Amino acid sequence: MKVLLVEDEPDLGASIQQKLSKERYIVDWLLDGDEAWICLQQNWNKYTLAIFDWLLPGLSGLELCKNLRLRNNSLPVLMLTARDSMKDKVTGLDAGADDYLVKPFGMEELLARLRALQRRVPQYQSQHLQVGCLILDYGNFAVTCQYPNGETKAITLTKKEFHLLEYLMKHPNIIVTRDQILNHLYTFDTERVSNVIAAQMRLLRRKLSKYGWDSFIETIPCMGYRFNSSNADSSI
Amino acid sequence: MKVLLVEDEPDLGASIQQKLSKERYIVDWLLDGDEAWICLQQNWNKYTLAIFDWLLPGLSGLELCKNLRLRNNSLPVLMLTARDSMKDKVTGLDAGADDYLVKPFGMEELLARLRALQRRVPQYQSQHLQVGCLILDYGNFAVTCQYPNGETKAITLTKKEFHLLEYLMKHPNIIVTRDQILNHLYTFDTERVSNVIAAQMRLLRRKLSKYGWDSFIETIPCMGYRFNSSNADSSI
DNA sequence: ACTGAAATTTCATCGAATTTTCATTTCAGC
DNA sequence: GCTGAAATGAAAATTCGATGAAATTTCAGT
Repeated sequence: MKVLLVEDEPDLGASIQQKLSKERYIVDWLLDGDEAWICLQQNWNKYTLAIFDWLLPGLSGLELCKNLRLRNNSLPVLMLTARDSMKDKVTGLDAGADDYLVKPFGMEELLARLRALQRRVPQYQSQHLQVGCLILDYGNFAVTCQYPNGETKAITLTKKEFHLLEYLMKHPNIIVTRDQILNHLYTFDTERVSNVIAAQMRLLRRKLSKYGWDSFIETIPCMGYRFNSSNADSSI
Repeated sequence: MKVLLVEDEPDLGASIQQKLSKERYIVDWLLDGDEAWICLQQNWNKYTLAIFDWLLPGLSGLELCKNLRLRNNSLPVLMLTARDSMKDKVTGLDAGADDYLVKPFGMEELLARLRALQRRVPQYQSQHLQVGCLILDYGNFAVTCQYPNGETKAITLTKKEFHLLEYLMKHPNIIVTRDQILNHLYTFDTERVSNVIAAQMRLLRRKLSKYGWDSFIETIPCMGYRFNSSNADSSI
């Protein structure tokens, strides 16, 4: 279990390295953000975990994290920092960090959080969801489409339309039943015998059809719907 | 994005549900640990995230979490609690929680931590049943065939055709009677003297025959049908 | 709290696809 | 050729989803 620790305070860095080594982690400890970035580039898949301090000489921990995510690296990152304001926490996590620990902290908690991170192996998924040329924009409740010529168009969706499209795009190229959609878009007390889904589907399709994007959504009679990522009607 | 919230304090629960709903989440809120466990068992893959309070009537959040992990369910869990001692945090995280937030907390931090958890959810993979070179694709209600040269072709089936073929493929190389099929595809009150099975069989065979795959299904006079996995007509 | 606009859901109806029935033909074994 | 079982084609019945409009709910701005 190889860990990259980037921490410029010598005492803290040393004690983390020591503690982790006792727990049979192998720790590479760097004191500088720029150095760390060079190291990461040269050893793209060498580490299974990373611990970044926020404030560092050179690149900050925040920037390291962003750089990794921009390049689709899914290395689990734990951010370590004295910044305790809500805003900082949100900034840190939204930069792509998987966890955020405020100094001073207990070693046992650090270890427990690292164990939790390790369990959570799967691939990192970027915040915005892209399937085919359609991109779901979580910030604005909208869909955009990247045309081959680089041009983009956007359509603003309502909350329900957004959820519906999100569910379809999260399960591309497989048939999702009405029941599955109903289960995901509504809380339990909802009637099973309604045709809300059909109605919402109609609203969504009507909006998407403005640019011909509704061709992505196929109805499979008696079964449900399928979002075809590759499909695309020749008009797109 | 469906979230299961288990929180017994009405005020906190309501405000979390409200806040999350305003964002892009659909929140099922339960107030009791036992109820939550029943719900989770019935909806094993329904939720993409879970938020458990530690202290609950019935099963505790900690126990919910352990139960999930024991059964290999990797639903991302955020534990919510007033306990702030190091020991509790470690216990919580080691029970299988992915994150641990101490009350009182800011909604923004909760949201940011949920976003971080959400980035790690694994991609959904649909189930397949392979017998011989035929593969039943549950996600698309289709059959595909892997040709020796690696090429694949697919045929989309209707619901009844799919269930019929599924039943045959689940019992390969043995004779299944019409009665067995009837029992499997229909509810008890169905007429025994009907011709449905033969009719459905014809529809299924007609579709399969497009690529010559109907040769897998053999009629055994006076008995029923047999799906021969290895068979294959030399044309395949 | 009140109001108006927007979002969401319900309702009734229509048309299309699926499924079943039925009458007839084909076929295997004697 | 005779018999019973299965295959077949076409028609009938049924289920399912799309749709427009109306009704209801939500929500922001006063």
